[in-house]
Amino acid sequence: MRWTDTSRPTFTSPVTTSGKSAGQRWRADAPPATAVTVDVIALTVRSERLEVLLVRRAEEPHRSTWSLPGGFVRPTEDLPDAAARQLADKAGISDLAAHLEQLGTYGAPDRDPRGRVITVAYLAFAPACGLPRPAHGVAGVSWCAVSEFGLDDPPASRRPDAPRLAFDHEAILAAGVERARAKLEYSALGTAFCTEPFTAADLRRVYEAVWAVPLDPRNFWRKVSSTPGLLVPVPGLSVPGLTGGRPAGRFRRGSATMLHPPILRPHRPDTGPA
Amino acid sequence: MRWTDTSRPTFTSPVTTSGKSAGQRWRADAPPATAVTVDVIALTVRSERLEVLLVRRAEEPHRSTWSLPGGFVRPTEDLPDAAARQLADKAGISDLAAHLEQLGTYGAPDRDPRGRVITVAYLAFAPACGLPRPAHGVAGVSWCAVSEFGLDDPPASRRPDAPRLAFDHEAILAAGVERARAKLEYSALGTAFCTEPFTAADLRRVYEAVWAVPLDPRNFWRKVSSTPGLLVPVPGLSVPGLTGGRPAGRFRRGSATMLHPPILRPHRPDTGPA
DNA sequence: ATAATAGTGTCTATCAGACACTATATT
DNA sequence: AATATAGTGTCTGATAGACACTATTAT
Repeated sequence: MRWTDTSRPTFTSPVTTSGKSAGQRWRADAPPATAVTVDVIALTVRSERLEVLLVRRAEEPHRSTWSLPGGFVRPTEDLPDAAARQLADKAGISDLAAHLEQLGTYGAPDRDPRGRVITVAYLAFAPACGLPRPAHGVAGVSWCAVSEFGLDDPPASRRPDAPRLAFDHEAILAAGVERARAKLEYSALGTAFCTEPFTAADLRRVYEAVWAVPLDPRNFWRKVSSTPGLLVPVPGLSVPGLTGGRPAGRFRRGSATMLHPPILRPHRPDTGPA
Repeated sequence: MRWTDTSRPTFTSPVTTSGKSAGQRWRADAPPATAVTVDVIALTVRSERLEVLLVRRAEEPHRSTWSLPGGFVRPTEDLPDAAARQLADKAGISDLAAHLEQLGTYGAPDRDPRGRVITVAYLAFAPACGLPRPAHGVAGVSWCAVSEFGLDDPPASRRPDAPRLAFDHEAILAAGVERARAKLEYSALGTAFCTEPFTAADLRRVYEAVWAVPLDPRNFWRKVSSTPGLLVPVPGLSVPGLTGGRPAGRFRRGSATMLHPPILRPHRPDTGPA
């Protein structure tokens, strides 16, 4: 949360924004000014686990607690640009094929003890990449398995030793994971987690990691291979792993963005009373 | 956009927020302050049309242009509370069974000529109600048919005389309408547009108005009546309209929030090249 | 009677899920 | 040979959409 960029350290407000003509200025009933930040939930799938990019805070409050990377929006910077900048600054993820979308905005008056902070959360899907470079202003940066936080468990049955995130970042992370799970159903964004070229099994492992459920490889293959525009064959075959097996066909992302029909999560049959 | 509430006219910032102990204050690299507003896309279905609540601006910029109701977030006010307050202030919609959810946040640096404004857009679903009372600070308030704005048409084929909305409110409205359309598929929120008790045909007309497509009354009846927890029968029958017809059963909203299985929009078969 | 609306039953095409079976790699 | 992974074919149950048919009202 510490603002590591010092290019605009001075306090600015809409009231004092310069160069506006009469009739395009705020009236005497000027707006209350608020700090606006972006936080990024950067998700990836590595070694068949869903992982999130976290930074360890170097400052109070919540010093040395893990938190989502984020920071202040610059006065002339668009929100998606601010989110992309956080990704680049904190983890060196820059011009990858990373998908970035707005998740939601968090503005409870007491969510930051230092004062009113409105945070626009962005969700990023990235293929597995090397460890992020350490960034200035944070005590550490790491990809962490989302399952560590027990987001799927009811609060009562949470392990008491589960790691905690700073501020309301656990709620933000939970919303991001749920959004990611839903997006895989009806969009082609699962492929955003894969490094090209990839196999159908690579994509299936993405779905299995994000949804945390096993999928039937044969039915999954039939679905993704029959969805027009999802997968584009690439010449050549994959090399089998250590345990053998027939080499798989290789693909790159197609032009499809939405899936018709969707690839639906298996859902609990019916949560009715006994 | 004019701030009609004068209870906090003074300029405040996170830096000067009082009563914080050392270690819980902003550092020297203080955050840039920004104006934060909420805008509300309040949708309803009246006379089989999807309508949105709009206010006519009384001030520059965009004086006398229609816009979404909105205003500044108070320093100690949560975002959903601010959205509900806008609904109450501008249209007298207060303790109705209105559904309210966050839609997205709009923060392009040039979206307001007066300076940087971050707007959190909220989406509200309300049953048809009387005309909104006139509010202070606006030149008028009205329910307007969403179809007037030609949001579904490609920009090239838009009627040149179509009404325009202030700022980027057309894009926000389009996003709200699309969200509403998607929500009807997999959630029970279509009933939020109905005044209880309602008939299956009432609910069907909601779907037809929001999706702007005709639906088969018989298949629709089978779906909604077989979805557990969606409709709770209420004793008595509806009175047929002027054209006769068998009286319909009456219902109130059930406990279901999500629909399993969903009620899917009919979709264009395949947008392939000729 | 005719038209209009409510509600039921049935048929068909499609799809999800289960799984037998073949193909090609590893050890 | 045994095992593992890739890919194909087939069956079953659930569902969407089309639509014939009955029920109850208004004119």
